[in-house]
Formats: sequence, C-alpha cells, structure tokens
Amino acid sequence: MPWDKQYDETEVIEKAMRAFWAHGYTGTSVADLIAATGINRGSLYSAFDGKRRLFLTALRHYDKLHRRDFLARIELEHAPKDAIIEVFTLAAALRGNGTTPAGCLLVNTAIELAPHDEEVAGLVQSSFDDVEDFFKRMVERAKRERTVPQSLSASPAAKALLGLFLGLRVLARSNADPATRKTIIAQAHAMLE
Amino acid sequence: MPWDKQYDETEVIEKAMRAFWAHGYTGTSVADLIAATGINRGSLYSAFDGKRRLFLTALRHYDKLHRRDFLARIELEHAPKDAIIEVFTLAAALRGNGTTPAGCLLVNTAIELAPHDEEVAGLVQSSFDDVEDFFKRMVERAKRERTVPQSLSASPAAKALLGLFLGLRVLARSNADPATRKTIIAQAHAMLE
DNA sequence: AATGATCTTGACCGATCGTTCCAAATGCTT
DNA sequence: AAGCATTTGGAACGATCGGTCAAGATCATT
Repeated sequence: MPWDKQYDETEVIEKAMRAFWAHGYTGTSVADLIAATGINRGSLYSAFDGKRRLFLTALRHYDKLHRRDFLARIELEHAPKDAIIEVFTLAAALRGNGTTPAGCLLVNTAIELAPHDEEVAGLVQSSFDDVEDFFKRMVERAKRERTVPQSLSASPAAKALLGLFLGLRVLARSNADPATRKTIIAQAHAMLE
Repeated sequence: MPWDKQYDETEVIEKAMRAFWAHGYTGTSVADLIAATGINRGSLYSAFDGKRRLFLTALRHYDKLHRRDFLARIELEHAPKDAIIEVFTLAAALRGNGTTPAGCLLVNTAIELAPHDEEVAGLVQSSFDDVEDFFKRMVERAKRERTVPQSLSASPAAKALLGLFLGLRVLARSNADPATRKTIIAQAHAMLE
C-alpha cells in the first residue's frame, strides 16, 4: 500500500477532532485517537507527527468547518440582522449527540490550552477576532439597510455579542436548561434594538 | 506528630485549588499536587482520599471563597445595580499573576468535566444557578429602589447577565485585550437600562 | 518509661502515557 | 519479474500516571 494510504486523511482528522472536542487535549490519549480514527499508531506519527500536531490540525479543521464555513453559510443565507440571531440560535441548539459533542472546541481550547500554549493561543485569538469581525460586519450592514438603529455602534456591539456568544457556548456544554439558552438568544436580539 | 497534622489542611486545599485552577483536572498530576502543596503522597491519600476527592474539595473551596463569599461581600458593600457592575468589573480585572490563575475554576470545570461527571456537573450547575439568583435578586432590589427601569424583568435579565458573565470569564482566561472586557462591562450596564 | 494511636515518609505497584523504530506488506515503476 | 518507495502493524521504550502500603516518627495517655 505505498502510493495510496489505506485511510482517508480528512476522515481521520474529522474523527480526531471529535475525540478532542469531547474530551479535551489532555483527556484524549494517543490510544483513544487510534481507537477513534482506526488508523495505526505508526501511521498517526508518520502522517500527523504526534498528538500535538494532530491536535493543531484538528483544531484548524474545526475552525474552518464549524466556524468559518459555518459563519459564511449563514452570512450568505440570511439578512445581516437575522444572521446574527441565527448564529446564536444554532449554537444554542447544538447539544451532545452521537456524532457531535456538546459545546465548542475553540472555547474548550481557549480554556484548557491557550493560557499555556502560545501557538494555540494565537489560533484561538484570531478565531475569536474573526467572530467579532463577523458580528461587526453584520451590524454595519444592518445599519445600512435600516434593520437596526443608527445609534448602535458596530464595534462595541460586536464585542458584546462575542462575549454573550462565548457564554452561550459554555452553557451549551454544561447546562441542559433550554430556558436559559432561549433567553440569551432573546438578549442578543435585544442588543440590536 | 500524631494528634496534630504537620500541615494546615486549608492551606493545602488552597494550593491544590490553585494548581487545578491553572492547569485543569487532567492537566494536574498527583506529583504536581505534592509539589504544589508540600504534603506527602501518603498524607494526600489518607487526608483527601486521592486526586478526585481532593479536586472536589478544592472545587467546593473555590465555590465558597471565590464565588459565594465574593458575591456576598459585593452585595453587602454596594447598591444593587452597582453590585452587578462591580461583579463584572472585578471578573474582568482578574488576570493570571503569581498567585491567582486566569479565568474561573468553575467555568473551566464546566467545560472540562461537567459533560462527563455527574457529581461535578451538579456542583457547577448549582453554582451557576446561584450566580443567576444573585443577579435576579439584585435586579429586583434595583427595581424597588428605582435604579433600573420597571420594564426590566428580573429573571430573563439574570439569565442574560449570567451568559455575558460566563463569556467574560472565557475571555479573561485566553484574551489579554482590555478593550473587549471594558465593552462587556459597558454592555452589562446597558442591559440594566 | 512503656504503650498505643496517629501521621509521615518514600519505596513500590501495575497501568498507561507519548514516542520510536523496524520488519512485513504492498503495489507502482522499470 | 525485479526493484523500490511507501505504508502498515505492532513490539518495545523510558517516563509518568494514580494509587497502595508498610515501616518509621511523633506525642498524648497510662
């Protein structure tokens, strides 16, 4: 099996991502990764250069799939103001099920690794910045099309929305109460009026 | 040294708490705890019954000291509306320094352990509920003394404040930018008008 | 002074950690 | 058909994991 690998690299990254997402970096052993991905120990090291690099690859994969593409799709499909509400609504709906762990890998990583790992911290930071930019852009467009008040300033509003959004992500991982989530979505809405 | 122990139990819990606070549960080894607390391996097991029980003790200690007493002191020293703002201001100011790690142990634990550990999840949940109750009580009192609008409903406002507060705690652990924190405090203020 | 209850100390346990390495297997290239 | 580049599978590594335990140290009680 020289020229073509037995496994699909993307699929392996996907499964590793889910393992890290569910149990964190230190909470996921290499044995866990082998079990979750199905690939062999040797392959993991030759293709992904060990646990840490695989984690960073998985984190970047998450960032692209569940953050960048996610926001881009919503931006495309909704009017600016609706897009903001939709982001909150979908984040609130995400709960741990068979395939998708609860919460957000980037938030989990911000707490577990960012304070002790510069490379990870940079990745998380620029991702959060991008979310803030998304909110800012949406608010600016909404102002232009008069769906939010002109008195609203985009940059502070975006920072506040980011804060509320991260809080929702924490609650979505640990708290099952839907009332709190609904109220937070309503609050996001209220911040745009 | 039979009747009296050589170490101060509270001091050990305090130091263990800080270790868990800084590096998480799985990120803190028993060897780390021994180094951090100064007590011996055997003493750790005879007095605290292993890593997991020590963690729960430390978590309860944190909950009392840095959450319950913290809120009680602020409630005592400030008018209701000011108390809410003060909670946000102090949480935003807390940063990693020599003695106090960044972020909040309860939030970290909500993300790391709550999804996989019922006992921990219960502790975290009731603690979050208490914070929500605090916000609710403050809003109700503020309404009575006319420092917030009568149109504000206490229960949703409390839930929203909790969400924003948790978001601030995430940012306080991973993000150094003071502008974002300030804006989130301002947003908490805006939610009371 | 002898006793006994308690705490301290650190060696030690098997299991698991992340990582390395190499022989075996594989299929394209010549 | 032979050679070769690459992947696969898994044995093995030293380090560290959380936890156990028995011997030594200590001091109130007798």
